[in-house]
Amino acid sequence: MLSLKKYLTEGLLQFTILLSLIGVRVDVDTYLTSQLPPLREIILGPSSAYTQTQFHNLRNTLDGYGVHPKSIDLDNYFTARRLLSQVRALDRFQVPTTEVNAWLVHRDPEGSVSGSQPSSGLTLESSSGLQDVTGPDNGVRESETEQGFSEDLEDLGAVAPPVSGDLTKEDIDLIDILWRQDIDLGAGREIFDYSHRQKEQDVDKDLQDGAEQDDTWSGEGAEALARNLLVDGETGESFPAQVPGGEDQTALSLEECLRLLEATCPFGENAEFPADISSITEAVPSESEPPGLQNNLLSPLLTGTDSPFDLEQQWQDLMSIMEMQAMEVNTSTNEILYSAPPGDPLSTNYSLAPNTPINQNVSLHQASLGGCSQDFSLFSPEVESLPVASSSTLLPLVPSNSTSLNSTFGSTNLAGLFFPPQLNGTANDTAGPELPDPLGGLLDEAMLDEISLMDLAIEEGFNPVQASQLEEEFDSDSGLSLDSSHSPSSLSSSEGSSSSSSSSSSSSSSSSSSSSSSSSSASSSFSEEGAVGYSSDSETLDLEEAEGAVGYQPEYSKFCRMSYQDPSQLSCLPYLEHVGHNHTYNMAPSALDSADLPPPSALKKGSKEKQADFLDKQMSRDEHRARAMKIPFTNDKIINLPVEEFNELLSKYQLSEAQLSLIRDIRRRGKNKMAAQNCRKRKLDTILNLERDVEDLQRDKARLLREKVEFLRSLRQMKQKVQSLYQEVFGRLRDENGRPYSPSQYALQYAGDGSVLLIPRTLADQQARRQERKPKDRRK
DNA sequence: CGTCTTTGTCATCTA
DNA sequence: CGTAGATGACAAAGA
Repeated sequence: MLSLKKYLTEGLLQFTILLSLIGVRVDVDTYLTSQLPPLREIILGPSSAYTQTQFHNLRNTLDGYGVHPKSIDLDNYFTARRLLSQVRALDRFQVPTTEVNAWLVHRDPEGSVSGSQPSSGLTLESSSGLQDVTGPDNGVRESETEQGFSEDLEDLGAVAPPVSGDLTKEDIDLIDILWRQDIDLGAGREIFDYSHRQKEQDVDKDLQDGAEQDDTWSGEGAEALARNLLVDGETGESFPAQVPGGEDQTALSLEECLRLLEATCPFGENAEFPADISSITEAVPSESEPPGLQNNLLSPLLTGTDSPFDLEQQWQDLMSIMEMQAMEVNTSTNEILYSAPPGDPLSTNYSLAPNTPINQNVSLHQASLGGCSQDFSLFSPEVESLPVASSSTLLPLVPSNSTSLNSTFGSTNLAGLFFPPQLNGTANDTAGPELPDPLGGLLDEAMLDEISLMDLAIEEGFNPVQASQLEEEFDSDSGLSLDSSHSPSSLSSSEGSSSSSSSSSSSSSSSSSSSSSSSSSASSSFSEEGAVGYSSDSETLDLEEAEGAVGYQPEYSKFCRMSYQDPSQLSCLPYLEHVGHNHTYNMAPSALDSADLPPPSALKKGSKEKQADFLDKQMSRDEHRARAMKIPFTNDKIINLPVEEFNELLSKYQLSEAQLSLIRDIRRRGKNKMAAQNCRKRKLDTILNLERDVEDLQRDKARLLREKVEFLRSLRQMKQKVQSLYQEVFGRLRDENGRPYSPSQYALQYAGDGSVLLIPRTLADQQARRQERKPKDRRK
């Protein structure tokens, strides 16, 4: 019963932390409005699109922001990060797919329409994402690949921006309709994209004004709003959220959250028991309370801010709310959380089941993070209570467990962890593998690899803290959160974040640039006069091309939706006018007026002259020169005609030498102009492709890292199992006098044919050393 | 007013 | 050799 309570309390503790953090996160809205930089940036990341690098690099940002190496806030910092990661993981935990899909619909238009608009993904909920979020990107990704949620999670943070290039006008209209519907339904536009929306509001103000937003956020009327699901900016997942200022809503959200958790948590088989709320409250402060850690645990963000809102107070409010809700918690949850009792390591503790117990989590830390042990105690409070469990399970035979454990810890010979020092005779952890073990070398190697992996990570911008956090997250969430918690950008350092940030700023092209289909037909209606020879690899670029023969102009994407909706509005856009101008390159002013003026609907009649002047100003220098020299044909012809026709044209007219020279110059310059545009497009394409490749590689790397950790974990478990079996067998062996063999004098050796031999230790040592040398020689 | 971005232009190289 | 295209470098214009 004691252990049960422990399990219950720690499980509840985690869950409560989750809830509190959800509450915190929602209330962050108020922090945002109060413009408190620290919290705002920690939770949402910098709001400016220009600071995206920091946003993607938020781990580093956190490093930079709150932590001084000697700061006493270090504990808070680590705890906060750990808890945030847990919350993220738990989010994923309880996401109902259908709701996700619903939100994906919302997000899809956002991502697509926003196109290349640099969007920092500053949804309110992206706070959970912290370091690896690009909002629209994820939304689009998820909508694109709804078939595999976990895959989506795995891809999270991969900054492959949405494609807008192949959207037809109908698509865009539809998207816009959906978008407006979202707004009507109460989904504020900020939900999808904070910064982008703010910008876009400047462009088309008719869509929505602030009052509408307020209505949106107050959650009036609609039943859908009663649930008030928020969507995670990172994953697009929705979760029940607390509406600021509404305690009823909060309670509802919590209840919802509980239900979701119960519905989705994988460990809900056993009989339920009525959760004693008082035990929760009592357990929270008391359980797993290594000195000095509890406060940090409870209020990870507190010390970092001077916020007028006391998070501690929020926590207490939350607790009181939980008390009011007679919630029921599954016993089995906690049992699983706490794994099997240490008494029987063989039966339960070695299973590779996904619901890995915390005990094992802890021991993996020990195994893999020996080099980072200083981070250790800071990082995972569970570890503090660990020696009890681990000493009983892992080192069942060791009389002096904790000290030897620690020493084992410090050394890189982590294999010692799995082989009780007792078997090493003198308990000397540098004595090498006294125990001949077929897995020993493998394990050592694996551990060495992992250590080197950590080194690698550090080299590449990982700091040990991140690395250990990676490990921790891998461990602590039964693998369910592995995918989503570690986007490539978060995994890999500054390079990753820089690339991802830049990719999102130029997001219109990167995701589709691999497709080699050139959609020149789509753009032909617009650009036929431009006759740009270069057909981009990227369909998205074709969209821009479709706006005119003028080269790549990122700003087009801003108006993309609008211009498609109403082509007449093209006239309002200076560049596009310029584009049109280009198409009738060298016409006489009167001709220009008739040919180039946009549809009358977009113009007031009185402004025609103005327009003419404007167009006149917009004429290129070559056009002016051509007019001055009275060149009898358009610059367009001069430039784009094939050589033969061009020569024919020249021969038709009696042209002076100066005129001819000018014409040739115009042709040369015109061609070069387009060449330059194409060149730049191509360059951009190349960069984007490279960027995407980098992201892919980072994603692969992250996946491989995850797999490696998983493999190491199972390997370690198998080793434990083997070791236990070894001890069991060895312990049952009796010599001819019926006495047990001394482990210091004899050892079991596994023969190649599967048989097990009892041999003297000296012999075993020799063989072990021989085996040890072999791999070393191989390495040399 | 300085800075950054975009675009046009020139020089040069290559096919 | 002339033409066209590609590209680096520079400058002007505009944000």
